[in-house]
Amino acid sequence: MSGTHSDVPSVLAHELPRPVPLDELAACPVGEVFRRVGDKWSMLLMILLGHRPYRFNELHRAVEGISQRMLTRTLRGLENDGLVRREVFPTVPPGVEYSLTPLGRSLLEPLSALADWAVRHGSALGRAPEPR
Amino acid sequence: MSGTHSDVPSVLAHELPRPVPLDELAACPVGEVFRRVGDKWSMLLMILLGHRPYRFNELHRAVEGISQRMLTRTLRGLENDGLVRREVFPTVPPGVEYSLTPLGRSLLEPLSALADWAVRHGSALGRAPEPR
DNA sequence: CTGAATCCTCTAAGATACTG
DNA sequence: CAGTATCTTAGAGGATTCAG
Repeated sequence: MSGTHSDVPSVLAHELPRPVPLDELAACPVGEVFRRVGDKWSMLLMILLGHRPYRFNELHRAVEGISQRMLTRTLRGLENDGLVRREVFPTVPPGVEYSLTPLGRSLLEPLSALADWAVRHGSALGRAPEPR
Repeated sequence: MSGTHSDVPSVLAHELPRPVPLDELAACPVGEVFRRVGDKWSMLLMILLGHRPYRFNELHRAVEGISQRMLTRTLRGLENDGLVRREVFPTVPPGVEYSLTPLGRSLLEPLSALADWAVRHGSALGRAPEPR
């Protein structure tokens, strides 16, 4: 990474005058983020957890539509990414509380910019892509 | 950014105190945007097209790793979403030029916020999720 | 209550090969 | 050059069942 810090924000401002050897683009950090939280449920859970900590079944009921399997897998993924923290309370019955890490909370901010855009221009995206 | 302090700005700041009937969450605009451009190639192409118009094979070479099929499908999707414009020049041989619509360009901005975050905190996401 | 383990389905995506 | 048409595979995601 060359430290060419133009005042225009971030990677998108780089000049890409020629065919890019993928070294630049595949390493595109936006892509990485999308790969992590771009799945069906991740950011949904993150938005929920952005408000307050939730317990497992609490999340299960809140999202209602997610399977237990995917809830577990998604939470594990977010935990491995350092976005979500998992805290176990050895009570009876056992309780597990999920919350956002500072990193996760920080991700919520740029995500809100995206949400903001979606609210304003989202209607233009309304039509689904034609099947087949 | 209407960044007040402890609260998350914009849409994400909605109160979600109770089990959400999915009417709220499924309609989550962030989710919709992710569904559209959250796939493997969309934002990659959008970033490229953010710099200049490209022709089909030009894109094919630039991304190098994408199949013709996916390039076509992704471009069609972006076109249907109103993010990319397709212009045909009836020359010999035929030339087709792809470029970003104003809507597409506007999406690039919040995307840059995300890229910005990724550049700063992306390293924390470095470790891949465990392979099963 | 919080998961893990199985099984199954459906779609995204790659590889070719063929056309206007 | 700019696609379309098939075929095939890998993985995401759901339903269900079992366990600590």
